[in-house]
Amino acid sequence: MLSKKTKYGLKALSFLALQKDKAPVQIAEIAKQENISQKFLESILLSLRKTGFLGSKKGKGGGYYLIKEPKDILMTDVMRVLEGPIAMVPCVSLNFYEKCDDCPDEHTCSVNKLMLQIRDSTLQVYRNNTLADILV
Amino acid sequence: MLSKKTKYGLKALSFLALQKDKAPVQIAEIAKQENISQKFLESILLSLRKTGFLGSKKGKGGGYYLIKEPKDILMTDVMRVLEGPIAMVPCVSLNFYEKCDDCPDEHTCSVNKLMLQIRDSTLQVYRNNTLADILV
DNA sequence: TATTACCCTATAGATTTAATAGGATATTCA
DNA sequence: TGAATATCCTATTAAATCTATAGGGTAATA
Repeated sequence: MLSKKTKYGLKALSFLALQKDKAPVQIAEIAKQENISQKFLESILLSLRKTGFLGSKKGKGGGYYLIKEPKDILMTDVMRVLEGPIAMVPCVSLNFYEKCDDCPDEHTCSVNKLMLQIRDSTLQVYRNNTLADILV
Repeated sequence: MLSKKTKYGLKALSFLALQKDKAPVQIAEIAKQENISQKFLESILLSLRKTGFLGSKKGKGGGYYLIKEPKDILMTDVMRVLEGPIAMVPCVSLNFYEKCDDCPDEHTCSVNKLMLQIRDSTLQVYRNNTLADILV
């Protein structure tokens, strides 16, 4: 299940990508348009800023804006920041590898064998999509 | 993240598929070999029996056994029973479709657009794998 | 200098997951 | 027949995670 954090984050990024100019958009505006709890969205946008996807401006006329072009924002990167590891089990994770504590040998593990394929096919989709590609 | 329920369920199915004969295997035996909490495994095997994957036998010499051949057990079916919907959002689910309450129109939703691709690529993997395919 | 809007931490509430408890029921075999 | 075995089933608890809210701090603008 996709977390609300990721869902809201993706919607906010898309909303910003669809702005005509690159003027900052206020949190309240995004929250209202996308039906998102404003305070929750605030923390999500904050983390997207800290990870280099968004820029922000304080005071009157302030808000959030995209730092890069939508076509240069990879879903692989966005998903890792919002949702965490792409792999469904740590033992097949590229960026967050960890040995399963209950599994003596992952090379003779059927869960590993299946989830390796899921990881690859999922990665392929994320690598093939930028923010520009998912705009509607 | 894959739930422990699914992980344990897959391991148990694989364990049973690797048995030489089709004699029932006790819960305790599977739990010990696969490092799984016995009581937790008990409830998982129960649900796999109720959904037609396993047969069981009570009393001395009893236990669980596969009803079908491993090559006839599709991962699509197993995953739906153990993990639930394959789609990451209800609005792209084939078997558990539901409209998102915060989304006015899923045809103009970037989350929908991305998750539709993830669903398809995930389904493709599960449809391409039977229990026999993930044995090691 | 008042207003605006983001910044930041902490915490509460809700939900889901994982595990445990305890006894009921059915089967086997001596 | 009866003791031992092993699944069956419901309820409950414990732990973890996710979602949302609260409340004040800080910087920029006009």
